[in-house]
Amino acid sequence: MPSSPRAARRKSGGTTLRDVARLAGVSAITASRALNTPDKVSPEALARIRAAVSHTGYVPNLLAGGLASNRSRLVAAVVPAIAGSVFMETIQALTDELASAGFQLMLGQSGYRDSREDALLDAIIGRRPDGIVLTGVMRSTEGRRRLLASGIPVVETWDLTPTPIDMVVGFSHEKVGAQVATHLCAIVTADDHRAGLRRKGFEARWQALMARAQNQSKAKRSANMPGRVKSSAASRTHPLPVWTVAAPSTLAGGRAALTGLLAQHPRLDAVWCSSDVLAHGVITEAHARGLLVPDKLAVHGFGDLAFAAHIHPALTTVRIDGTAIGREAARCIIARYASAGDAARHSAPDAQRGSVRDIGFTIVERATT
Amino acid sequence: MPSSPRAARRKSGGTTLRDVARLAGVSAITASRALNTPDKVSPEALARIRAAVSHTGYVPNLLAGGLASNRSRLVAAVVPAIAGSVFMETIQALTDELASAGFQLMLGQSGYRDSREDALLDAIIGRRPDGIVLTGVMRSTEGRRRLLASGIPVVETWDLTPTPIDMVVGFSHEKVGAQVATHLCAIVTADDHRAGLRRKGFEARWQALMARAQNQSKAKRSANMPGRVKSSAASRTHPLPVWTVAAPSTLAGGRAALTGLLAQHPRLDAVWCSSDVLAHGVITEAHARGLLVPDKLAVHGFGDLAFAAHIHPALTTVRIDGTAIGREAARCIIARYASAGDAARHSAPDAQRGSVRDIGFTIVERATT
DNA sequence: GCATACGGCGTTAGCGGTAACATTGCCGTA
DNA sequence: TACGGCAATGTTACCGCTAACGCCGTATGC
Repeated sequence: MPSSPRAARRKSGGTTLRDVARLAGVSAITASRALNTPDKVSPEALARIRAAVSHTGYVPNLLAGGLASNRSRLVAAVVPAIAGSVFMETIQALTDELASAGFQLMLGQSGYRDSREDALLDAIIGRRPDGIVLTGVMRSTEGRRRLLASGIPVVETWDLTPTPIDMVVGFSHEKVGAQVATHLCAIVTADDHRAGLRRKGFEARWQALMARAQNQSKAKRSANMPGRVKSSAASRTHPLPVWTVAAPSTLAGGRAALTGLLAQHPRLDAVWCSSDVLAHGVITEAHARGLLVPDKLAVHGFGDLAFAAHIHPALTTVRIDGTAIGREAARCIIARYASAGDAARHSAPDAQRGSVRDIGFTIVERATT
Repeated sequence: MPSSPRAARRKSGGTTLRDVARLAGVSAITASRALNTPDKVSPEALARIRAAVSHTGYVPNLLAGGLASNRSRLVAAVVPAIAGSVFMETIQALTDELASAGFQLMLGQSGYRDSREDALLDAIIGRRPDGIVLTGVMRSTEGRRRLLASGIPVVETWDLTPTPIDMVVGFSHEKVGAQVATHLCAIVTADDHRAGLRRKGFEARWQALMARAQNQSKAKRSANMPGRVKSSAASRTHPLPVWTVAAPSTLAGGRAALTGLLAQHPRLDAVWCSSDVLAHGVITEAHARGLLVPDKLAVHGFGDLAFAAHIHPALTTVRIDGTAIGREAARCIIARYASAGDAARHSAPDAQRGSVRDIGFTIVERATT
């Protein structure tokens, strides 16, 4: 019979559910139900519990709740970088949509190099989020394996991979490239994976167009090349001029790119940039050189960022509905929990697991082409 | 004597610390120490435990850990909006700095209206974060009271309030306004609190300058007004022309603002904008009207956003080191936990509680003034 | 030689909730 | 009247981890 039966563990000090329950004259579980499933509690008890809550300023400990219920009400999002990223709108929409369903967003930065990816995954999976949204990242097979093993719903966004970890919301970068290829004949691109896919689509289509052009009579050539393809490009069989800049894309990077491209290809007359920011840089540099846009140089961007419509001349670009991506990604996760309660999420129905949503893209023709 | 002694609670299924400990032939607590304080465990045990961890792919459940240790290793940041916000750099730096100290960032959006603030606070405080960083928000006294009551370290940023909740990292908006006021004579401002403070500082200084100018002889007037103050403004006693736009600031808002201001003040020749985005809009609109910048219209921005140096003509603006703010805010929180371990944080030493860091600002003179 | 200190590890008892089952009282119905 | 069903609430046993303390064996001091 120990006289000092071991010092009680220091409590965190705050009000707990038991305090509230005692005050309301009910058991802890009834108070719990009053907060989570109010319609399972009698109106009188509910009123007393609510009064006790507001009297004490009680805020439920979601760590404890998450541990007990195996639902953290937390969703993790991974972006390569936060500042100046195209994913902002997506994150914004994600946050909004998730908040209204009671989820909180946890943000992780993978960086443009894969170095910290492993530690980030530990930090994320360790918090047992109810969902993970990936934006333009997680190329490593090890990372994909760990995500899959964790059993957490995963949404990959901003791409349509043929082999998704779980769910995908995005668009085809190759199709974007292919469609833009009918207009232009040089590329400034960041060295990231998705920009590479767009370039691939562009090159494939471009080579096909070149071949077709050469098989036709010279008289018909101009009629066959829709839009703005300059004869100087169409008549050559040179490889596509490409200038690669290191991520992240900056305005200065775009200026340097045009300088570099012009040094190699003085007769350059049209450029597609992997980001509006780069395009802005290219236009700025063209201005500085007295090169008229679009008369002497056509410029095409990607992203339709806020400034694209308002710079002078207004930028022709590819519009991706980042808000729709974020919204849809959130709904994918929310749907997992809505359908058939808890059981559904580790063995999701076919309609959800492996689901792919193509949100498409739009080419916005403005004044730079 | 119940024959079926109550169904075992469904486990989450994953590997637990106990599994790892059993595999390594030690107790759970030793495995816990091996992961958290490796130098308190013998090298042999450590090796066996590490082997067991990598063999099982064990990822510690930080929800459980946080509950037991009262340390969530989570820091919450609140921003008014994510997309297109000046706080991006701050969030980026915050994430980076926190990640290297083992904290994860949780992002909350307060919105420009205070409606959801209460629910957001519940969501944040309920997760018992180890720190909360506020960027340009939380004006309600009720919210401030709740934060204070929670006992969580709070850092307010992007301002220097005279009555901080806890710690502050920022700069004086009034000083910014006062300094810019020596140059200019009209304002385009968003309707947010901090922009209002800058305007207040601007108006105070501007009125003082006006009064001084009128007390002096007309001959000396131009010599007394430093920089670019147009005589047309200096000779009047009209109230300061102000145009207010609703948050968030957009390029289109800036264009509309100039249109509106010119309608009221056709001889307007200098404008200060509460954001570079608005300034960009004003310049764009001026271009469209054939109004030369800076000859016919001087424009001054705020924020030194990425594009400011690269638009044409390059924008004169106020540079705030958002990265420094994020970094310092993170360090404030990290320091709370570094000093004297746990005990320190609810009764922080004077040097920390109530600490105010002024990171200042710089006026970057470019081509628009 | 014995008290003391300390490194390494284990036992116990929670942290603050919720899942699963148990209990109670009331109603409608055969 | 007996019984099934249902609504409201309670009891118990955890979720997975760590704080606090205890025990043991060896090194150290006097």
